[in-house]
Amino acid sequence: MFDFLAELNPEQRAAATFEAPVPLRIVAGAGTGKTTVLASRVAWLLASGTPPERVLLLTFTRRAARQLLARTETMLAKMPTAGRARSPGRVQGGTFHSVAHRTLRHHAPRLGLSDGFSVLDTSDATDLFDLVRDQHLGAPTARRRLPRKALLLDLYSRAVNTGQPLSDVIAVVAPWCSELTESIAAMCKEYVVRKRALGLVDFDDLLLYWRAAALDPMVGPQLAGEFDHILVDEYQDVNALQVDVVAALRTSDRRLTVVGDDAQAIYGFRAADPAHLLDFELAFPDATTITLETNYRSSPQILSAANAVGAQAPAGFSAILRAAEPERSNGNRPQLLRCADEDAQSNAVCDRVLEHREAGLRLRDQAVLFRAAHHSEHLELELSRRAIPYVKYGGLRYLEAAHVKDLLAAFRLADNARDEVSWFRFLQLLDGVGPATARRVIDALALVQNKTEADADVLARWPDASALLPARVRLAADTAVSALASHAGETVGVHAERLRVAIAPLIEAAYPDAISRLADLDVLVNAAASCARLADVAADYALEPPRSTGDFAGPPLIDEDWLVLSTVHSAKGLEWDVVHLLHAADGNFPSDMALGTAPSGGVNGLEEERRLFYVAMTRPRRALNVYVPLRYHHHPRAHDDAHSWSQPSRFLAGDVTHYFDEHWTPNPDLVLPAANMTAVVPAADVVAGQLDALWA
DNA sequence: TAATGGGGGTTTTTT
DNA sequence: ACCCCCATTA
Repeated sequence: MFDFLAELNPEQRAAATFEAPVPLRIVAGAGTGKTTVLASRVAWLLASGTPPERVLLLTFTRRAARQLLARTETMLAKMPTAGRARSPGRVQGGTFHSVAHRTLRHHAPRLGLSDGFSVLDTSDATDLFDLVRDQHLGAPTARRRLPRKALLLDLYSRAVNTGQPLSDVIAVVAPWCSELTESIAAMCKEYVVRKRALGLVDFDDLLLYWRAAALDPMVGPQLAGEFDHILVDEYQDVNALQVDVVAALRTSDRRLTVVGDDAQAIYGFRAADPAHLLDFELAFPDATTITLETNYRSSPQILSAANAVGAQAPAGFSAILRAAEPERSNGNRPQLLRCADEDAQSNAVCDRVLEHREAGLRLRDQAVLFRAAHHSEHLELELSRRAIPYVKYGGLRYLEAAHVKDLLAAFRLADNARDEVSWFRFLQLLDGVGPATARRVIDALALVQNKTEADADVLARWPDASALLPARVRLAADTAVSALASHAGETVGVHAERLRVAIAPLIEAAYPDAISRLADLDVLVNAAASCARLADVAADYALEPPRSTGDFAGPPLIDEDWLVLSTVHSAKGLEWDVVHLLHAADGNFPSDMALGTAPSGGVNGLEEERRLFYVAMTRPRRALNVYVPLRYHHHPRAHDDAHSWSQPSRFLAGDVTHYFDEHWTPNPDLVLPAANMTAVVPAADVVAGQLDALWA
């Protein structure tokens, strides 16, 4: 018996040491030790002699993979090495997308992909849609405004991921665009053609190509044969495409482990479907199931409240959990804090956070969670005012890193001279070059003149293209472009440094605050040193972008303390001692956006919001504070004052309220809108006096 | 042709 | 507040 198994309960141990060569499904509710079991299982596999590199671990984020493997290492470190395979390899781990990327790099030519293909992140893909869109603006059909570029990509991606016809997707997601369906379809078609011709691969393509490879009679068995064991975490959030890949890789060897909790399925908008977990036997009839339902994380008071929310789901809720230690009642009841408005909410959160810190809890043991990234903006101002350090996860932040994307564009061009998106970005870095000039230069390069021609042939046309640039930037552009070609025998790191030197002057000229940006470029050059090719640096960045400003260069000081702010989506799988949940008001949570026009329809949209709420409630170990501002602004970013008097989230209605202690904060007298309106204040006189004083 | 400013429209979650 | 479109300016 191995040490690390001794701490598991019987079900957990059975899951960790499951031996039959058939698929295993572990249905594991929130806080039931899912991560421990998965890490134990990997440790057990390795301890029993499976070579590490023959284990594939698919997780939802790369961070999850790292955490899991770190725990596996800790478990194994305490053990004698007898029985372990003497292998220098490492467990293969990562997200579906990152493993797909590695696979495609390895087999690119066999899959009909160009060798140095570029991976587009969301902003690159929207840029490409922008290029396509520009062409359509002149078209006769476009009397009306075309949808914005981000919406075009969204429509495209949903159609690809769900397999639904574009017209259906438009009808559900963006009904106001229905009249433009034909134009949109034409643009999607053009987008696909462009990607192929230019050697570009977007997130969806990574999965599509991987599936095609896994199903291919020649390549597929080879890919499948690389692994003895495949383990998939968060299986409730996989989509049909991902299931196809897993199934294709396990046609002969059946050793597959999937772990998930359908009560925590929150990625329906990405075409994920918990049915893949629930109906696992349909795809894998020989499967065995082990269920974990004892919650070791949360206090019984918190757990009961979360269960009560789940119990209100009309179709039932599979993860009604029992507390591990019901006799331990030292936990506090969840708190429901009603606030006058966002100001009051931000103040209340700060006060409570500091209270907990006074009581000896680090900031890092607390988290503030919210439905939408912008929900924390007001709080962030207050945190800054009070000098409370924080790191925010979730939301899109790529715009902050324009200079990073500039150098990455150069890296991508070095591997793929036909990358039109990167050319467009690079050329506009030059002073006096806008969309029109960039367009002409790119036309002169004739990127897709002949699909089989080499990068060198494209670059051979550069002198002609360069002539179209304003004279004063021509030299700088020539220098940068000449740095694209790699020198014989040069390492990737050296090439990266050469590109940095060539691009840095352009970035310095383009951004007013360039000095602080240049350090970020060194981070990229360092990353390049450990990559097989420059395009990989850009792909890594696309597949795992920095999650916060502090994340890029790493936390400034190791032992500094900070509060975590996160969307509920980004908080999946994590836990803290104390959780503050913001904006638990109907309209914000559940989000109005999710109810009417969700991809999977109104009812499903509501149920997904309910599961999201449940995910948030099951993050804390010891204390849960839920905040309900009475008044909130409709347009958080607009200058107008449009607001609503809000109701608490419908998930907090009925029976659920019995599980909460309810407070007004800070003071109920200040809250009621009409209460103070009767007092007459001589405001006109006061203002007049103040103004007069100015001219005195 | 690039840069700039006004006006109108939209507004979630992420690999 | 951001994006998009159009008109004006240098």
